[in-house]
Amino acid sequence: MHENLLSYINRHSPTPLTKDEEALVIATFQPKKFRKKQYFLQEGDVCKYAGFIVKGAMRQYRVDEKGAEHIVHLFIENYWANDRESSTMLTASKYNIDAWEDTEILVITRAEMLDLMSKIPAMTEMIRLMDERNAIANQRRLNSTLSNTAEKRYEEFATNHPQFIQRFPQHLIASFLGITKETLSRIRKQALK
Amino acid sequence: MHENLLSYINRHSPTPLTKDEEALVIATFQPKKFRKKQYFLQEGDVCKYAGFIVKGAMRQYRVDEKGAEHIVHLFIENYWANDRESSTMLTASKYNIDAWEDTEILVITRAEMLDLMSKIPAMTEMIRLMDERNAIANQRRLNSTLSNTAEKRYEEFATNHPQFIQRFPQHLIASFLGITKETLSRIRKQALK
DNA sequence: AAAAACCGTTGATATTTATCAACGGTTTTA
DNA sequence: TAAAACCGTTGATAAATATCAACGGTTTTT
Repeated sequence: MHENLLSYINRHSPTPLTKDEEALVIATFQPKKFRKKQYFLQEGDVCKYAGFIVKGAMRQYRVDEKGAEHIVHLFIENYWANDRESSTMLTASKYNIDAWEDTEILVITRAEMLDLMSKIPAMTEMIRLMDERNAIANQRRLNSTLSNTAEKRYEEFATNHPQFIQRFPQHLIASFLGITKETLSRIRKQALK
Repeated sequence: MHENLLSYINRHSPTPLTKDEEALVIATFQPKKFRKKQYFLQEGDVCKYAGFIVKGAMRQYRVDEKGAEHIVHLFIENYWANDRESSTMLTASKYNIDAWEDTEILVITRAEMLDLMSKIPAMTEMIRLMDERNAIANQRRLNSTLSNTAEKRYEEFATNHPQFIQRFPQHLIASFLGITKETLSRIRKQALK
């Protein structure tokens, strides 16, 4: 169950985990299962857990005043599900995170994570690297959103994240890209020619 | 010259700097001046420096295939100018950063920063906190971009960042929000009623 | 002091994207 | 296995935003 996580940590830090550290990681991360459609986080709650996805797929979204959903993140294996704003500021989350498929996930509280980081240098390294990548990815996404047309954004996304295209239905991809499902459908039709 | 930076660091870390640490910070950050329009970073170069702005204003932008500029960040006093992707991955930057006003800035290389972080815990804390805030701010900006109309985005921006509205001309604000200057002009006219 | 560059605005028009409604083919649920 | 929910598509139309061109008033440069 924890192998994916251990190898993820080792892949993202210069110093491999010792056996003791591995044991501590395993003891701290708690395995949970979420059935399809089950909430990992609901709007209004404080996000108490970060979750490392071992198997399955989740989505994070916001519901606007008119009741429309806006996908902000899609997660699959080896991704972290979390509302960072809520969990670090301890404020009510504006987002929902739920399971799109039946999902196995390893959860950890913020306090536990800070404790692990103080005890395991590799953990701190990993978090730093993750943050770095995340910052870069967000910057790219923002750019793409601000200065490309819907068509180009879809192209970019499809070439950079083919796994997501296969895994999630089109209307979720459309929402993630900030366009309607109808527009995406038409873009794809165009692209075939 | 360095007071702003020292107080910034102390404001963003739980443990205040010791006198020795202060001296080290002052010795490491190098003061530079940039005249209006002067480049801090040019597209194609690797971003070697991060800069803490002591006085003045800068902008970061991308030039697309058609030669149009897209503002991705605006910086004023107490902001950090940097292309994170380029400076951490050592890749050619896709961005330009230049001075919008005459600007005084304290620069540091990535290697120097890592060295400082290893010697000064408060520095590491500061960077972590900064990263955290940045991640949160980016998430918010992305959301706003994906799910709000241009009008609402401008409203949000104007209430959350009045300093920028006063400091930069409208066409830069428009570009930052991902809309044209004409559209922003019309939105503002509407809003007066 | 004249010329040039910059800035915000407005009008006319074109393009992009959203909205609304309907359909047939899945897949899931009861 | 029948009913319901879900999914992608298409058409008609509406709304949001971009583009192009021009203007007068600054401010900056020469």
